[in-house]
Amino acid sequence: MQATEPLLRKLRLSTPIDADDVRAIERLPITVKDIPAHSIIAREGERPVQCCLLVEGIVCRSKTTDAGKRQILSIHIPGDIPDLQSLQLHVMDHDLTTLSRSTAGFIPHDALHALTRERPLIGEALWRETLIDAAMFREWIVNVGRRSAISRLAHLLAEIGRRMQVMGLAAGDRFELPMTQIDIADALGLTPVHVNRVVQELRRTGLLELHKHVVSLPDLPRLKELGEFDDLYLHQSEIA
Amino acid sequence: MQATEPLLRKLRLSTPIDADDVRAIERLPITVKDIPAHSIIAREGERPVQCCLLVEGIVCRSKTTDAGKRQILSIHIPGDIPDLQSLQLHVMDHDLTTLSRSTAGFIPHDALHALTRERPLIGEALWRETLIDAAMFREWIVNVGRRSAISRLAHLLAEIGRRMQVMGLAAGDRFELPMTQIDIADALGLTPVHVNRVVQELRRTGLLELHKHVVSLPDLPRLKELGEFDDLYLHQSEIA
DNA sequence: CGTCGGGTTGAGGGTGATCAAAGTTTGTGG
DNA sequence: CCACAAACTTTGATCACCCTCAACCCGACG
Repeated sequence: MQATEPLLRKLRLSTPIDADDVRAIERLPITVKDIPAHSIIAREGERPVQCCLLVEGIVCRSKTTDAGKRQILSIHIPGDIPDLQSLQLHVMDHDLTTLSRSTAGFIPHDALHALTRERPLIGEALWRETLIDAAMFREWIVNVGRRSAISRLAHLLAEIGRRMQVMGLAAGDRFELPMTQIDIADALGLTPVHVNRVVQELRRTGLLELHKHVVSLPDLPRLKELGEFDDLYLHQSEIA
Repeated sequence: MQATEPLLRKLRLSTPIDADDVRAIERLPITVKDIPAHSIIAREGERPVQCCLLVEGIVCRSKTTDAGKRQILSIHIPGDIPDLQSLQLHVMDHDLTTLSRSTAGFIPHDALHALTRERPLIGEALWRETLIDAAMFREWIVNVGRRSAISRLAHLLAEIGRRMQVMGLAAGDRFELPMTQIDIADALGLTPVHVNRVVQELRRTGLLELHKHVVSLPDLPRLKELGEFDDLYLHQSEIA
């Protein structure tokens, strides 16, 4: 698979990409690497000189408090460039870590700056991607700030499911989610013990099947309702 | 005061602005308005055709859950353009509301698009501002997700104080913060009752004076420590 | 002078944390 | 392919932080 394929798919959701754009993106000098699970791609305080285009696997952004508690800020799936902000913000203010074994393409900042200069519409498309990131952060704030544990989990699952589906990474109501319950706890601002209890509650009510990191959401409407999930904030149809 | 003055001050923090840039910005067609406290500037679901440059006062972005709970996502001070994302994301995914009587300049999207096209460096500077917004959202997630009530409040006060100071809106350790304890509760994901108790706790320990919406932070080092506040994420010196 | 929004105080309750331990799966090396 | 260790999941008991409900106070403002 071309490393740029998921990216192109994602950009096309929100931007009309023409043949020249595609060529310019495919001409980017990308270094593809396989990365083991639980590896740090970029660390808080670093000054990256490249961006990371996720091609396969799952990565997350996170911060760790002085007390040693981790908070996951976002989950990223293939097609995402989770450190795109480093093009304009020179110091990482959080960590970027793989959750599963992943494949990523690394693109030098130089090349991306040149791309945005030559093809301003791609520049705007990339800007838009970072703005959608910000929109997801906003919803994430609501999730940890104002929802009960069970709603938080329902919302997280609905969001990831929706994003997977749009990227063609879900088969029906089923997708792979290589996160441990510890990871989920860090995403939701809960403890792993309580996540476990909530997972069981969702299972018991027939809203979730979860086995060996494969998720299936048999009753999506009820799950979305429980998680108050409305995909408006994902801005998946920004054209026009 | 020129409506663009706080904006220019803010942009200069992160971008070298030349005389032509200043002229281009000052030539923007801006409609200045006074807005009463607790008025909605833009509502979730709307499709704005202009951006709001805050000149005086305090506004916030917020979402309201199905259960009617409000979560404040960010606090904005003069110089901010809190709906700058609407340039690229056409539908508002949250509300924008004044917390105090405010003065704002409204700038048509057309004019801003033209500006970013003619002066790409300003375009990048605006992109950068939205990325700093995103960085603040990330820290906000950590605040509501992983910190105790008292740390959350300490962090919020330290953040706003720092931003006020940089914009020349603080006199020493003192600044105006026209938020009720209800607003603060909605920012921190707490109830007003509990915010009140935590405010008193901060007062008792000599970390906070708060009277008639004037805040003073007599022991900033201890406050920052309590709130785990490190201003890295504000990216206030992005030059080079 | 009365009303209203906001601040303060108190009592009781519940969601989710903490602590601890047992069970299960995963991964690794022999 | 098995043995073992490590990581993760599950369960139970107890605890605490923060919520809920309710009442009262206070100052601003009509």
